[in-house]
Amino acid sequence: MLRDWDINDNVVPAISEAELDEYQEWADGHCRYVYNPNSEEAKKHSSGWAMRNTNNHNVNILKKSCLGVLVCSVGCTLPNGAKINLRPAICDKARRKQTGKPCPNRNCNGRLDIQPCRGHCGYPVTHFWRHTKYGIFFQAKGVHDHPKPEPKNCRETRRYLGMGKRKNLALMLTRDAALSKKLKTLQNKTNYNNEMINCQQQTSIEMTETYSPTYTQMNYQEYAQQQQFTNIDFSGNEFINAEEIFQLDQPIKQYNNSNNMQVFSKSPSTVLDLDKNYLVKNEMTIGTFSEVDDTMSLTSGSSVSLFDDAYQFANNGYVTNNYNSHELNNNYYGKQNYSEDSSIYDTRNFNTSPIDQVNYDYSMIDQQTSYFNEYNRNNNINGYINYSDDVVPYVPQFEQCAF
DNA sequence: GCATGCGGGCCTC
DNA sequence: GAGGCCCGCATGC
Repeated sequence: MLRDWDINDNVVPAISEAELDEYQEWADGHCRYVYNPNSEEAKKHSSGWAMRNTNNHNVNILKKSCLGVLVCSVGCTLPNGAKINLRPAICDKARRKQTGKPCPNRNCNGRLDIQPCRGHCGYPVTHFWRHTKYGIFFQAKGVHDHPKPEPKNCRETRRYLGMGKRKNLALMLTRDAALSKKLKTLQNKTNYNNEMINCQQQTSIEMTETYSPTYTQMNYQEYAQQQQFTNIDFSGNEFINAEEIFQLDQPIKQYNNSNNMQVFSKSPSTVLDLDKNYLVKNEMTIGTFSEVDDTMSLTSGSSVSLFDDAYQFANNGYVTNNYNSHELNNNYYGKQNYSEDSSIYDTRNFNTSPIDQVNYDYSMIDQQTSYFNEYNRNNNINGYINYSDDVVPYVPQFEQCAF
């Protein structure tokens, strides 16, 4: 922006293409920009801040004022140190529904409350948009005195990820533990066939007996101990550590290969395919989840959220966390990257969509599968590599279990 | 159902 | 009159 102008000028200056600015999602402070008339973000007058339309009685200038941010009434802190900073709904009716809802942090008894923006002489920060043939003029007045709300795409991302119902977590734990037992069984190659049969039968019984609607991680732990669920010993390294599965609030330990390279965690190399309702090898890519919890949106009428399952935490800044904890950062640009130096986690930004970030996570998980398969090949353990039903006879018939 | 834009109306300074 | 805000309505996704 090279020229001096004000959004309320009768005539704004002609702007050459070279003077156009890059779109600023989080424009803050008293600033002015001229965007390309073809900029989709500018044409939509979008902003990272939650801005609502305000009538300024000037049909040529669109004015918007900031709605602030939804915060926890008691100011709770999430396990990763982040605060609750949710995006207020633009629609008044929807926003009223948001306020007063229980804090999405399951460990907090607070309520969601609007922290209004007072960054412009006690009034909300205002944005002005004006369209000319040269460009889209933007002017902001005031400095936001509150944290950034979650980005617009966050809710869509959650829906896409399908993270939510704790029932699914319990289901996953049950099935993963069942598979763990299978793997241990299959280590005994001399009794392979007999063990396979016993394994299938026992798994069906166990899974039927343990499931209940009030299933919790704790009672599963107790059950596992009662049933003497043991970890698999893979050359001194426990390949599947049940405690790490059950205590997902804690970061999963790192695994070091022979080159002391930090390559992946020791978490199971299986995931729950929600479409197929059974465990599959970690080669899945993001697709359609049949049991996506659409109620995770705080504007959709349910208090169920991604925080409930303790898999993810809201995070509005850079927080040093463990990559293998697979926490997803709800800041679009805040996801941490995996350092080329495997001993370090840096905070380079992902310049990709949240979905790409998740795919990145899955690509890393797939390394576990590769190592798993390599180990099996090296140890002449057959039957592990392909989990498809027609190739692997020992995969238990999970579909028979009534979940 | 919600985001968004428009515009009438009211209030305060 | 300017600025801020509330509200209702229409439209599109």
